Amino acid sequence: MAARDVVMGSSVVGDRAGASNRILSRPMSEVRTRFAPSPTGALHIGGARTALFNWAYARGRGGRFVLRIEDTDRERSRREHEDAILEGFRWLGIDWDEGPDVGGPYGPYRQSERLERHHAIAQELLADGRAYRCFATPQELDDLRAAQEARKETPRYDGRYRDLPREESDRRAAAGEPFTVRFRVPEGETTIRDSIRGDVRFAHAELDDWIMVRTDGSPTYNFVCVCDDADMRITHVVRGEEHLVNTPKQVLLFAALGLAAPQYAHLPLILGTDGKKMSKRTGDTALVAYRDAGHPPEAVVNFLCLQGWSLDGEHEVFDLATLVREFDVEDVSKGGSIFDIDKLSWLSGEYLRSEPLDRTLDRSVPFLERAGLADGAAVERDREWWRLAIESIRERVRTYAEVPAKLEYLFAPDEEVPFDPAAEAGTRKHAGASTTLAELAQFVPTIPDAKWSREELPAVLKAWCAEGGRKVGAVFQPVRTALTGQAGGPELADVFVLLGRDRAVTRLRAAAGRLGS
RNA sequence: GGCCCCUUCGUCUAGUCAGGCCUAGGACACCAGGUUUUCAUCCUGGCGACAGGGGUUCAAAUCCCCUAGGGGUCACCA
Repeated sequence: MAARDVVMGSSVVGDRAGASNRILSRPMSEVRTRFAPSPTGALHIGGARTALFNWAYARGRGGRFVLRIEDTDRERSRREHEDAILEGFRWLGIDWDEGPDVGGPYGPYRQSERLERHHAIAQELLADGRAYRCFATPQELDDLRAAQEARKETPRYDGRYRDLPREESDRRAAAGEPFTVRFRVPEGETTIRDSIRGDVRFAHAELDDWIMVRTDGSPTYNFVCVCDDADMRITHVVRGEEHLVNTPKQVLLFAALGLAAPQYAHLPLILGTDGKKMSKRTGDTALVAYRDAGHPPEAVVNFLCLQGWSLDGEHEVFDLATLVREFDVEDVSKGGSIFDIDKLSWLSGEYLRSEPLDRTLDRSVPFLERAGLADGAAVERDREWWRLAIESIRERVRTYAEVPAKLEYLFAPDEEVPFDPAAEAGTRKHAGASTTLAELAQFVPTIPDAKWSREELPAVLKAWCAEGGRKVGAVFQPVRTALTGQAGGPELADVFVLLGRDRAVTRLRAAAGRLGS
């Protein structure tokens, strides 16, 4: 099979400089999907899901997943954005078989590097009349649009250069008059067979003779998209619903090139809380925002799976291997989904709690650094201490970003731990709190080393309460305030061990004094 | 406005293609209880939906029609 593919590959993609654009059956034995981001900004969360589904579909069928950079907009495209997008996929755990960085048999994978190919195809279409030159100026088109709108008509190109004689067209072009190249949309209608939506019909009368090549010679999206999908032998195009209306244009172009169009699937949109296409106003649209907010990538990817697809309606937490095994684009739902940050946070908590402790620690380091609590080297020096610190609060956070705030109390000055007002008020209700703290400060140094552990300490402390006839509740609350300044938080045994005897005693004494007045 | 798509709990969804197993299942969120030294985790329970109206059928969330609502798109952006 591989050998056959190679043969097909060379006949299709390699040398098309000559006469024939008429092609060319693609090797249907292999599923080839692609994600084609435009490097004009950060990777969109919806784009990430689109890529994920493309990836899963190909992976689940032994196919290939291709990354193509759509940088035909030279003004806005930036290499740093491309790098960031690739980095985003690596973070999510999505890999690609062909792409701008790894190359592949149908490269190059940046559209800006495929311009010769695009021009050759445009020339061919122009030569056989399937496309034509349009000499209308932007101003002219603006006026046309304005006039149509004034008459409450749908703005549309009126085909004014559609029937310009070939000789005149050639002459004006030769004379240097600027022109665009438009696709000649034939009469009739096109039915799109969409894997998710079924058959969708479009009357050609609704389609403009759209522009393939701009005045400056640069090709437009709908044009290059088809050229590259064809050359890269893409078999399944899975993309956002906003592209549905582009599809008949593209299908017609495939037909004009003598090619079978790929199988299409248009994914429902991911909506903001206002029910509209997600925008920066209604939520973080950039994937990196979720990384920066401390969500585990496994949670983000799992969450994305749940937007428009479900495993079985019962199991919500699953990994990429499961997705690959079970995913089918036909099972994707039709309706758009509103991004529910609460559910993402819940998933984040699930993953964070169940991963190896060391991973939680390592992933928390950037946030600890940002908060000024510790840097990587400091964590490495005291790794065991940090592991316990993380373990003590892991059930109390949902993201890595929440870690520093939970551990901040450990870095407060022992003589004056900041007291949360509610915690202090609650503590002052216990009449003998100050005395109790002072007594405990006396007791702590007498605890044997063997008992000074998170496992043994709870029993030791409770025994101490019992011996003195103290109520556990009346002791623990003041102690918690003394040691952490908070009303809630980790097991006190953990707090004691993390602080160590000396610091714990200092805090107990200080609090006894502060609460005694 | 034209064209196109969509419509099950507040949210994500199962069920719809092959009508009956659906007094519509799960999850998040919320509420209430339980466990616990607190908070959290965890456990139990509760609240809560087939957009509306016609048909077809013994039977409709599921099929057909209409209405309403929402969304997408109408660029020499992608």
